[in-house]
Amino acid sequence: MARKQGSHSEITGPRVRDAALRLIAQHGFAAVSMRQIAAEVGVQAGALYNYIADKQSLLFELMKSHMDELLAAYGAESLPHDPTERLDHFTRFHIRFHLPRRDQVFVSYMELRNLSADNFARIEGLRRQYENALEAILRDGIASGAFRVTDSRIATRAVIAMLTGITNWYDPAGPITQDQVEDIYKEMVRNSVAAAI
Amino acid sequence: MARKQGSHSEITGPRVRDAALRLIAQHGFAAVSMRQIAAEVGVQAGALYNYIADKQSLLFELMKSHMDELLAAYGAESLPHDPTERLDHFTRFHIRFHLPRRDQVFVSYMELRNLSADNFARIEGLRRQYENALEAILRDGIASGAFRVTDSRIATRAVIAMLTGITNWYDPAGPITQDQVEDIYKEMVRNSVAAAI
DNA sequence: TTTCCAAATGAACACCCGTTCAGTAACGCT
DNA sequence: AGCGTTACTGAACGGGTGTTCATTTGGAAA
Repeated sequence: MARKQGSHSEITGPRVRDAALRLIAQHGFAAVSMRQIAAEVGVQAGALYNYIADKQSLLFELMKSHMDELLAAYGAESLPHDPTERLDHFTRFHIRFHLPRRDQVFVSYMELRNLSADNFARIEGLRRQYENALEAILRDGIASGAFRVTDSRIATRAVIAMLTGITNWYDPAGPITQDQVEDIYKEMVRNSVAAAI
Repeated sequence: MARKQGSHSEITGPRVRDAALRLIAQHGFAAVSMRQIAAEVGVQAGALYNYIADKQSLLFELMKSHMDELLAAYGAESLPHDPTERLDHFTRFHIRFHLPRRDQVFVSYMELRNLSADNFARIEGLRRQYENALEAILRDGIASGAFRVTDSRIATRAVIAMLTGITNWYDPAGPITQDQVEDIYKEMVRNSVAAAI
């Protein structure tokens, strides 16, 4: 037996990445074997190597493409000029982008230590780029007097930790809509950095 | 060869847990082998089973004892009555407890998915207990008019995510002292839930 | 000094790991 | 219809996995 009916590279490739993402998010990178991924795709383990160089590259590409999509998506947004509005917009954007991507978020935040040193540095660079976008908002708001924070870098991390934490508990089937989550966090984020009135 | 000079159960036991904690925090539970842990302790893999039932129990006990210590430590604190002061106190306590325990925090937040269903439920119960302590503060503050949040449970999670995120970037050898971190976060946490003035 | 036992060893168990590769079947193209 | 390419199989590679257990040792108690 060799190639099955109607199977093509353009179909199997993405299926490999999808299965890997779901399994890694669920069990962790080290706990998932190539044979498990292959079984999920309906293929033998050896066939995976038509689509990936090795297991490490697979993980890196999953994380890289997540960060690329994130940066591209934010880059495509048209940003309000006013710092407070821009912060509100960032909060909404972050939630809207991340909530439907639970598996990507899980993998991207939990599997950093399984990246090789080189790959880690590249992912970290992309993450830094995204953080810089938020930090620029905070700096503008500080300059305009709208915000008051002691350290813009720390505030950036605090806000992102707060927002990204949502993926750990939010249940799309639960009683709270995504819009409500956005409104609630918009308020809390804004208050956390706003200058006292 | 069997027992080495001067080695005793009361010494080896904790050394096993210490080595396991450090290695698991660094590489992840699934990526660390019993032989690696044993090598770190200076012992053969079989000897570990004098101190642990199996690998799963080892992980569970590491996480359980972290949560037990956390709850005991918070229980031993004397809490201010005023909600705002109690929230400030919580922020300081959380940072002081968690910052010197990087490995425990890493393991406790990243390896939940490697727990068996039973063990997961028990750890989750303990975590919930801790979250309830914060939620009680927020509820009191809402009742007194000091805080204004839409959903006390969500605010609880937001605050804890914000605070626990510190362990991901804080460098004890860096320029920022732990006291400064406490002050900065005390302010941000308070603002994030405070009623507008 | 002898006895006894806790605390280790080291080999073995059955199995799983990532990765490679010769062989083969199904497809698109001529 | 025949050919070449693509996509896959299945076996094999060397090595690692968690766990068990008979055996051996060091040290304390008698």
